[in-house]
Amino acid sequence: MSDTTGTRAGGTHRPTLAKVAERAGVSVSTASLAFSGAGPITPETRERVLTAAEELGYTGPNPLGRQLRSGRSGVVGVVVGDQLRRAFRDPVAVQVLDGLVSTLGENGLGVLLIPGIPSDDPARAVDPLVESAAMDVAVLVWGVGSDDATLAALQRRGVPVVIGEGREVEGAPLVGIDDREGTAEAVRHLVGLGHERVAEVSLPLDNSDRSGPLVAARLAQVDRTPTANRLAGVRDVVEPVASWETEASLVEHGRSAALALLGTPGPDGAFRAQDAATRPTAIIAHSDLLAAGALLGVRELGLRVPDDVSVAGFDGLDLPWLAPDVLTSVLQPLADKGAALGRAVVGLLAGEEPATTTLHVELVVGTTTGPVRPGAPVA
Amino acid sequence: MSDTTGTRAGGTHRPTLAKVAERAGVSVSTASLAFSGAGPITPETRERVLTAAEELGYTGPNPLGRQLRSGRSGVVGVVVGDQLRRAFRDPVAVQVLDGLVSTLGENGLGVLLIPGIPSDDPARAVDPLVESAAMDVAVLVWGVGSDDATLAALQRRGVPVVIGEGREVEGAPLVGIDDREGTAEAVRHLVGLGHERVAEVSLPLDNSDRSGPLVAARLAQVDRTPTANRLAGVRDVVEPVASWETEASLVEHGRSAALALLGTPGPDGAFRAQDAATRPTAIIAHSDLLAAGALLGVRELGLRVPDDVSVAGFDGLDLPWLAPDVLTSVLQPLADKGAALGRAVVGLLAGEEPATTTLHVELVVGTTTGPVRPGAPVA
DNA sequence: CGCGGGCTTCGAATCGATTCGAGGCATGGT
DNA sequence: ACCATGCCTCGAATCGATTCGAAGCCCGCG
Repeated sequence: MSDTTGTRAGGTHRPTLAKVAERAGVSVSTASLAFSGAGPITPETRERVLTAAEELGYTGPNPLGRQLRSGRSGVVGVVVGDQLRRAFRDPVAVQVLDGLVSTLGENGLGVLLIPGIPSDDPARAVDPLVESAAMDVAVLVWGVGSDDATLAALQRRGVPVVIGEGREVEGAPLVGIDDREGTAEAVRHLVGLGHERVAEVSLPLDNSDRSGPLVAARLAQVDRTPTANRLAGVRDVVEPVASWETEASLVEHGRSAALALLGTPGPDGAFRAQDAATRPTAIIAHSDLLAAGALLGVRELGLRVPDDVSVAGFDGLDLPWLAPDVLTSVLQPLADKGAALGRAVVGLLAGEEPATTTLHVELVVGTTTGPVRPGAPVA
Repeated sequence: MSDTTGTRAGGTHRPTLAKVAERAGVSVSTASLAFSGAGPITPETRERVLTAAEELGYTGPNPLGRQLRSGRSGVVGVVVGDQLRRAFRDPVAVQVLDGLVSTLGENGLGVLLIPGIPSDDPARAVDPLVESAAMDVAVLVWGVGSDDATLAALQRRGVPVVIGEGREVEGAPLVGIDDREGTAEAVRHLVGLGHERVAEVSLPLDNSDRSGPLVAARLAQVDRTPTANRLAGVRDVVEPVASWETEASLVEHGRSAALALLGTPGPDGAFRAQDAATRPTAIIAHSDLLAAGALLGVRELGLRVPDDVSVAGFDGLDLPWLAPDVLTSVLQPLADKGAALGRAVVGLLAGEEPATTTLHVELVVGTTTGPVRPGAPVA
């Protein structure tokens, strides 16, 4: 227990600035100046300090001391969904995070990963890191619901918060995209091609892990802003003939959705395509991963894209394994979104007033949408 | 600039433990005890402190002070490849990270994401975080090459290091898997099925982003341990008739590899299958993502799996979008690997001697490998 | 020769909490 | 009635660095 004085596992005593100063024959303050570069100092003095440091094996000021003094840790907590495994299976999240990390990095800030739900004790409402980790700001990006325990805990602690893709929070900058208008544009594209029976594959409405047909009553329970906006965007243009709620934005759920929306289960469990006269001719999915899954499902039903069914997504991901198809999708600037979040963090730390940023999206037409072909033969 | 005294952007002065103690009429040490729970304290005293804290809006001890005192930040730096976008496109990395975060979380440690290459200035050799962020240990997981600037910088700083899937480093615990034996087992499975012309799709040999036919001379230049072991594992059983080096473990590169290994480019740029008499009948890919891509490529050439070509991978990923195929693969315990890394970190902090952990893998046969069918007709 | 001005360097306070040994007070035993 | 024993609480040192105002020194100018 005599370990408190600086003995480390390796047995190395870590020298301090004071020791360096002593050896160099200068005061601690001067030694500090030699390292920080702030303030006037003679080249010789600096050299002397640096030499002493080298001799002692001192490799620079201990960040902990600096942090205490400055009152800042240089760390930004980023709250990711329940499990990383899940959150990061979605390239959308990864790309946003990438933009965020890189923008914060340019400002000398690091990203601390924080599970939205504690990894150790499922009974606790929030991860211990949320309660006690040092961070200058926290970023909540995915699925900030109406009553978010993590958000509440952070606010109680007084940690400034930045919200991405969620509801407005008092005093917190918000970064979002044109979900509604983008979705509407995609649907208008479908309608413009002559599609009248449009089916929808929806993002999760909340954290309930529910999936299945999405009925009107359920629509009132949406608790995620992007989902709400995309649902609204669809309905701005057309009332979908059918809608399917998924439990996560993943390929397999898009596939199941498509099978359910366009097929009927046979006695052997396999799905067969519904009657061409009544089945939907187009699918609008709230995300590209869902759309990709839907496309696989459509192919599995023996239907052709886009001759029998058109499929459109949202995100603008690069999905080379869908080749030779290229998804029609609403391109959102993912890295920019991360960068905008990063700028919001930096602004907050600089004392700027929190502002709302809305990024724009753009419809990119691929090969998966086309005009209705009523009589097209099925291969 | 009078901001140093505690004024925040919001204008909130943050109370300190001293203020709380003063208001509660106790000493600072007693107040500390009330929060930390260590040491004996009368319930009434604690209550009084807690009340005072509440009145002042004090939400618990400042982590920065605690960290300085304890000499520990509770932060573990995890060095991920150049860009997150790239590193995390591979589910393998994500799952390992998930296991790591969760094990560290159970021990009160947080994960700081560190780009392996600086995000701001390509000229610098390492990210500023590597040089100056507070961390108790650093974990290097992917692609620790022979001369790694990041590793060197961390060692210079005296930050203890844990290595995952890389070369042995003096004083650093190492966590790896049975790459060689696992790969060999997969190849034995293929050979056991009667395959004689086995082609290989290799992981990157180094950070060079090279791709193309892998010739003997190049083999000598391998600078990544897992790749080296998997290459060796293949050759323990059979000399591949052809080998293809990829630039990253991604689906699209697996596809290109398969097209190159099994096809020939036609005049229009499209690939056609090579002559059945001489083309490889099996593909061993160093990763499941590569294998999945290869499978797509094989399908694209109009060949059937496994009748015309068998495909085996490595990792044991769940790839539902390959349906109805299920990849034959070598299952490695990804979350366990993360957990093992986490335990290595905790052990290091506890002063234990660094040890090497090797996790075991298991061949899981799916639907993508089968016996050679010389005369099988091509659909 | 004396004094003012400009640089560098120094001292000491400060950031916020933890921790250890000492001291105080009350209780119980003899 | 006195002393020993415990249980709480308190003071003060400590972690490692930054920073600001003051002090020292040297030089040049009057």
